[in-house]
Amino acid sequence: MPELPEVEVVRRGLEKFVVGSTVESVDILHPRAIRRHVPGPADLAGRIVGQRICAAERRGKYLWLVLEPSATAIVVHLGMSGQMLVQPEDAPDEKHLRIRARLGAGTDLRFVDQRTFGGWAIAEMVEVDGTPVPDSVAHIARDPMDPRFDVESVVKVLRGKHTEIKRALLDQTVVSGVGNIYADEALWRARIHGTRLTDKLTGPQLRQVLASAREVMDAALDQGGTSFDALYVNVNGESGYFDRSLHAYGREDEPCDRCGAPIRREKFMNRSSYSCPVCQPPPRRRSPRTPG
DNA sequence: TATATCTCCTGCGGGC
DNA sequence: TGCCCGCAGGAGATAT
Repeated sequence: MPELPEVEVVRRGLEKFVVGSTVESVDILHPRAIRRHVPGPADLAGRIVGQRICAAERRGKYLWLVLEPSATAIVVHLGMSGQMLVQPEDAPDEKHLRIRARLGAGTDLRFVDQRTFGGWAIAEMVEVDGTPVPDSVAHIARDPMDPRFDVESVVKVLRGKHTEIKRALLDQTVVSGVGNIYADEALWRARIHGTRLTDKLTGPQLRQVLASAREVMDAALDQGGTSFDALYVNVNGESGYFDRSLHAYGREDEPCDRCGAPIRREKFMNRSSYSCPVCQPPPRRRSPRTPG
């Protein structure tokens, strides 16, 4: 499942293999892959063809290819299963190929997405807080790997909210790049249960959570990202292997690496949440909206 | 306005 | 063997 480290691996691949290319043609093979581009496939293709890709950038789980001379960008979200593949143009179509951009010199940039949660869209570049970003990404907060990520301002936002810490970590307008896997891992490292309320946590506890998120994502990036199956691969089709280093996510009933207690799986936000019942005690008074 | 929940989608695995 | 159902989950839409 692509989260920030996986998206960064893909961005680096695009930077290496795609930047400098000019788009010769685009085929939209599944309309859902461009559902966020309201004007439709013909408009999207028309705004890409003939443009030169001059940069590959990222914020959180969004990445974008900056186009010249139009000063627009192809904004890409991988969703749950999206892949950006650089392939020879005569390579057979992937089963779930959704978009194909022909880059010339016998090369394709392909968007392959089994579950179709991801997609492409064209956006105008705007400046937000001194940083150029596509307008459709303007609402996304800086991620913990951003050099201008401001821990203290995020702590201030969190302390001003009345919601559960895991819910806040998954809110991309508060801090971006954190998905279900790394939220669980960060909370395990910080020894904090995901249903603890943000306004009940201390400043040091919140800083620890954010630092843990940064640490776990750094570690994942060093190893090429997390992958549980073939759904996540980098631009060359190689899987990451950070899943071997996970301490909480997906480890139901396995002993906690710190205390030996069996990792517990709970339903949270209509998905699974993993934690150690000893290292990460749940709050005494649970939120009335949280079942269990 | 802030927060919570629902919905989209496909493939896999388990149960019958 | 084949059918049905639950599960996985990011983010926008909708509800509270």
